[in-house]
Amino acid sequence: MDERPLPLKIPASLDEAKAIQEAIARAAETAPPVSLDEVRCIAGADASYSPDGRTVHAAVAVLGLPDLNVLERCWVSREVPFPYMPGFFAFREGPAIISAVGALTRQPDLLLVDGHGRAHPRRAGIATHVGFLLSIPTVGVAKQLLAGDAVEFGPARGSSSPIWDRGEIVGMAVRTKAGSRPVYVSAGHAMDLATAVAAVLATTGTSRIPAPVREAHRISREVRRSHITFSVSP
DNA sequence: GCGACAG
DNA sequence: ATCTTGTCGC
Repeated sequence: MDERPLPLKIPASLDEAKAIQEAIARAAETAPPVSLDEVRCIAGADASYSPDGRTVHAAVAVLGLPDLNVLERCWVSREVPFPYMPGFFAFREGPAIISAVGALTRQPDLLLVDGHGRAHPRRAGIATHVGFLLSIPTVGVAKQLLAGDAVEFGPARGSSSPIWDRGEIVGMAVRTKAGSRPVYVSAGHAMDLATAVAAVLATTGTSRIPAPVREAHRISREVRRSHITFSVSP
């Protein structure tokens, strides 16, 4: 039973990085999408950085549906392997997130990643990379657009507007909280846009950010604050 | 060439 | 993302 995730190779050049992304984008769209009624738990992943910018702290929280109770938390810190460059975010914090998810006792049915999935210049954001390498259905949930545009839409929670990029719909701007700025949702790996949006709305209570991502964000900041290097907790 | 640019 | 004070709003 080999459950170890494939490693995400850190590219030596931007051309190599683009080639990796193009291959992952093809694979992610080939994988059959999950159905939400086979999803019992949803995890969220996020990362924070040390003040000197040399260490990344990745965290993951697994929540049960439909009550959003925390089932498991996991985190891992490591040296930052890649500089921040828009479009190549996956190589910066993807490896740490993959390690954190891989160290969970039980793999989640679906993973929400802070960042984009298909709504990316090469249709392969961090959610796509992480999902493909872990073989877990993923959704990208971003606070800002990287590629494409969405027209303005209604202020009610649950309303949405497609993200268009170069003639195709690559994601959805979703109002998760009435009157607040939308979050930008896109399919990662083995995912469908409608399912992605449904998963985000199902895990969003009163906050703009889905509870699993919010909890992962909280953990990663706590880890940075307390200098914990590695741990798992139920 | 110019502007835009997840976290 | 991170460094930072006060401040506006629900």
